[in-house]
Amino acid sequence: MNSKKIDNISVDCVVFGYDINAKSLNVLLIKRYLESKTTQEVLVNDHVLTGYHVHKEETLDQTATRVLKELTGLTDQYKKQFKAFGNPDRLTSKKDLLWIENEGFNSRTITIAYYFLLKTEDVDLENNPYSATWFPVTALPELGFDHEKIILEAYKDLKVKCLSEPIIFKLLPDKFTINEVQDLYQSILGIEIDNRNFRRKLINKKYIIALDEKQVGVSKKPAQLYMFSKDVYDKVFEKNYLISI
Amino acid sequence: MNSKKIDNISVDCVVFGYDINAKSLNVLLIKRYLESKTTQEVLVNDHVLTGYHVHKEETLDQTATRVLKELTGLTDQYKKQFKAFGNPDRLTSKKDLLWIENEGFNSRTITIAYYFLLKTEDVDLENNPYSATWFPVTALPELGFDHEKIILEAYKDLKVKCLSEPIIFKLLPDKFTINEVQDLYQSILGIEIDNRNFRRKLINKKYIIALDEKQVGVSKKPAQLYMFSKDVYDKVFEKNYLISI
DNA sequence: CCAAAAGTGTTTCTTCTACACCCATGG
DNA sequence: CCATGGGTGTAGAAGAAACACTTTTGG
Repeated sequence: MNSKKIDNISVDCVVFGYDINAKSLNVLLIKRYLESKTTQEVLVNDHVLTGYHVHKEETLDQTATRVLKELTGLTDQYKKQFKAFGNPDRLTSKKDLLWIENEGFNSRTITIAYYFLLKTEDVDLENNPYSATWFPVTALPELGFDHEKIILEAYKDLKVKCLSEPIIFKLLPDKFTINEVQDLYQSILGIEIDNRNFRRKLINKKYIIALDEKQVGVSKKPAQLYMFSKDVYDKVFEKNYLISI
Repeated sequence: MNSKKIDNISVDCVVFGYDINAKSLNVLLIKRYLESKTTQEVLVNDHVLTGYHVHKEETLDQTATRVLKELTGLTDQYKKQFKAFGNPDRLTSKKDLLWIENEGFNSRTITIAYYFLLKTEDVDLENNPYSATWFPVTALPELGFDHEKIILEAYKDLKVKCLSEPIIFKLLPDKFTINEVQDLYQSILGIEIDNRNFRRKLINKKYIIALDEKQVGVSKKPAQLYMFSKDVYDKVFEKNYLISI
């Protein structure tokens, strides 16, 4: 056991990855498997988020960053702390108790949940130490602990946030087409968007910059590539106080 | 010491109260005072939020509710968990350490912060066990721990949220005038709003219901009273997917 | 030449904004 | 009768929504 860790406080990470080819918003999960040492009966066989206990000398943000790095090797990804989960019964289902007993941690653990936004293609799953796998957020497998709840809350927050902040571009490559942005919005929100209206709207933004480049290697008309400029966005940005209740 | 409590996890409550007469959005704070037993030197003299450790058998929401009740006697007020604060140095200023030593709690405490929305007039400060006082959110006194940061984050969240959800009415009496709503928005957001446009907008909402009543006891033209109907709101409500980035 | 996706315009409707004066009431 | 805040209307601009066909490219 690691003496640096605070044994009743953890950080759990919902890693959202967008698969631009499959047009699918995915969540990265690890398998949880346990069988009885005596009877070989399968006791636990499901999936969970990655998380880890907070260390005594680190901030919550640092814990989240550390967890992501261990899971994916990635650093500097967009992250957001979105909620703490601390119900006394959150880890008390039968299989969770078995698991906890086996791993030796505190069943009254409060977790601070974060989500990350990145691209599935940036994660190398081949050599992943946790055998992590992507699952579409709309087709989650059986989940341990209260992790389904955590994922759904993260997803809810993401849906709201992507309407008012340009976080969508964290899920896309640096160079993207307008239709890719539209596909992504449609994936996240589960809605259909009119292509003409959407294009006009996006192209008119000063911080959506047309590049001198087109797609290559596609077997159809190659689309114009664009980039998002955070600098321009920050300059242009002005708080609007539109009350829409 | 209370054996029920989890000694490194607390809930802190930012209690927002709107003073409809002063048109002021306030925060309820308690005084923190400590002098040296030997020299009578004042060691700590500032204000803090109320908070308390989470009990082993309660949810975070229950802790928040309990804290509010002890502070104000009120139950059933709107509350929102908005962020966890857990930096290792959040309680390590000189005076905070003195205080912690005196009170005997863990300096590596993580706090789950909530805010409440209510009316100042609903709180009886005369007989308050903590000698709590209201301070305008724009004129906070010196604050202990990281509580200034917590309040400002709560305020930021409130500003965003009041634009998209009808939580504003939690800060107003059941019967209110249109101008009172406008004053409240102006207080919270720190902006000026055109009265004619605002009136039109609000009165057109189906869930803003004109009552058969006018103000009484005012020395001017008494204003029409309205109420907010949550039932109608919930029926009328439809998610809009307006992308405004 | 064909399949596939990129790209393009116009009209209608709603909503936001700007703006200044009269009115009703209690004292 | 006066001070105070309550209440009202219109026109212009901007943005959202609805809607279907042509163009370009690689194979």
